[in-house]
Amino acid sequence: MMIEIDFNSDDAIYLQLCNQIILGIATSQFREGEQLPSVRTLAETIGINMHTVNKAYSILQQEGFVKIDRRKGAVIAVDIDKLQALEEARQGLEVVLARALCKNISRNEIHNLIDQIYDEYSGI
Amino acid sequence: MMIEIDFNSDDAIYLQLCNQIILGIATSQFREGEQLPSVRTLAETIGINMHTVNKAYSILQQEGFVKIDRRKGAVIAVDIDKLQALEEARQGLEVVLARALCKNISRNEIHNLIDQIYDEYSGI
DNA sequence: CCTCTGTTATATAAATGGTATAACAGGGAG
DNA sequence: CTCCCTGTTATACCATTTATATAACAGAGG
Repeated sequence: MMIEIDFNSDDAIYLQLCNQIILGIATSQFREGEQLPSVRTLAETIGINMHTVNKAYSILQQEGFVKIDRRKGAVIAVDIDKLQALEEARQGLEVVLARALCKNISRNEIHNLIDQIYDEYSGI
Repeated sequence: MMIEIDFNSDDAIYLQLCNQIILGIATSQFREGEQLPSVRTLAETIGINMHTVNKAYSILQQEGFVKIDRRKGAVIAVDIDKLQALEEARQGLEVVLARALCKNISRNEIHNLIDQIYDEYSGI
């Protein structure tokens, strides 16, 4: 999977890395059990520092998207804690929806966006 | 409206301020034309620095939620740019949904969350 | 004139983000 | 066993961001 970093983004590099990899898992470009590149090789291919990649991997591990094995490196291993995931989704949605509601975006428009994105991710 | 800051949060104070005020607008606790407290008084009531409030107000102005008048201070004035708002909502949703999809949260569960939050905000 | 508003300018301290090296420990492969 | 790969840990350094602290300025209104 191609990982792209926008060096002009407001988001920190390690955050972009996390998001891209989570997106990769959501779109099945990364599959359960698959190995991610080692911190050193990914750092080199992107052109960033090893520790920046390491930070991203550590966060992904903490959030339950990968497991880190000293032998094989980071391996996709999604830990499903449904209740916690729902709570986090809710918190994320609350922020987005407050902004949307202020800007007169209707409930239906949001539902449509959800469907579009889900279709996109599920690879219709 | 009561504004609460969590000083132990990962989010910066000025960001929490922005989100709280946007939430206030979404829930009609702040109405179009209403004046926000002056940067000095809000800073004092919360117990933070004037410049932190000022930063939040400036961002809210830039994002089109308030207008700043040298005489009256910050006044709720939502600027509706539907296309841009939709694009921003989409980007916010993409991040949340990627995480949700990884954690096996179904499309329907998301739609339900959306309805819950919208009901909450619309003050059912 | 006094007081309220936001604005601007400095200065400082702490935390964060990113880079740069280096060394360590465990496991696999020759 | 030795070499090389993995992640881990520890330093150090620098730029940026976050937040605070003062201070002074300019416009508007009573």
